[in-house]
Amino acid sequence: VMILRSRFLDARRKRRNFSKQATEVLNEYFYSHLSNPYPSEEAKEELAKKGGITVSQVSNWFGNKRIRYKKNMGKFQEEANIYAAKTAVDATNVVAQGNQANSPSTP
Amino acid sequence: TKTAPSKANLSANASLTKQIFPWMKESRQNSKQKNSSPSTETCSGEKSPPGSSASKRARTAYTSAQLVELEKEFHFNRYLCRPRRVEMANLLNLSERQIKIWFQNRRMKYKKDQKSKGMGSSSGGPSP
DNA sequence: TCACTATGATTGATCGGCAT
DNA sequence: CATGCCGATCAATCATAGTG
Repeated sequence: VMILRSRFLDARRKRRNFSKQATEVLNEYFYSHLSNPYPSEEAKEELAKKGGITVSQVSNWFGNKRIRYKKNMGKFQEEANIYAAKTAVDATNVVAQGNQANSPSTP
Repeated sequence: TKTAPSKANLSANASLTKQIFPWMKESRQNSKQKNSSPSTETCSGEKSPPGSSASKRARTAYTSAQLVELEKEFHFNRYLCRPRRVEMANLLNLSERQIKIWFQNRRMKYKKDQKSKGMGSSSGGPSP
């Protein structure tokens, strides 16, 4: 136990919270894609650019957000409603969109 | 707070609780899992990807001693050959599977580090 | 000043896909 | 058909920043 505390010199020490701008951009994407909050590599790059953070940070943010959201959805209700109103994309059926105009059943 | 299990019962959507999309569900270890059964297994004993029964995937914290050895070996070789892996496993009291996974994760980390170092102009960012 | 919570990062381990 | 590697994630945990 004490033998493992060699982590006192880890890199995760000095951490800075993200700017309001970054958090805004990330939450906007998250809640507007709540049905599938898994941004593609390209989307991550764009979010990183808009928020002024790195792609890795975007990945970390989504990873943490997803887990923490599902761990305690109730805690994010308020936040969800705030951002849900801002955007509308939310394609609960992005996949269904394709067949809707064509063959309903999946060949 | 209060270690309330609260497995989240959608309890209808009183206000506007969107929905419970599949990604929000108990994820992982759900779809399928391969299991060893045959005899001659390549890896040492450890061959039962969790999921159903025993040996839950606990985040075994490696000791600094183990990490030092692994790190040392990594600098020598970024990839391990079978024989060497077996040695490391016995030496560190870890399964071959764990050694294999550690190297895999280490390579990913290495790649990530190289990337961040590749950019950053002279006076890099995090310099107080 | 202190307990507790929010949050970014790290990392052991899993999943699906692909190559050998 | 089995095994290893990659890329993306998960999930638990660490350490610090915020808040009351």
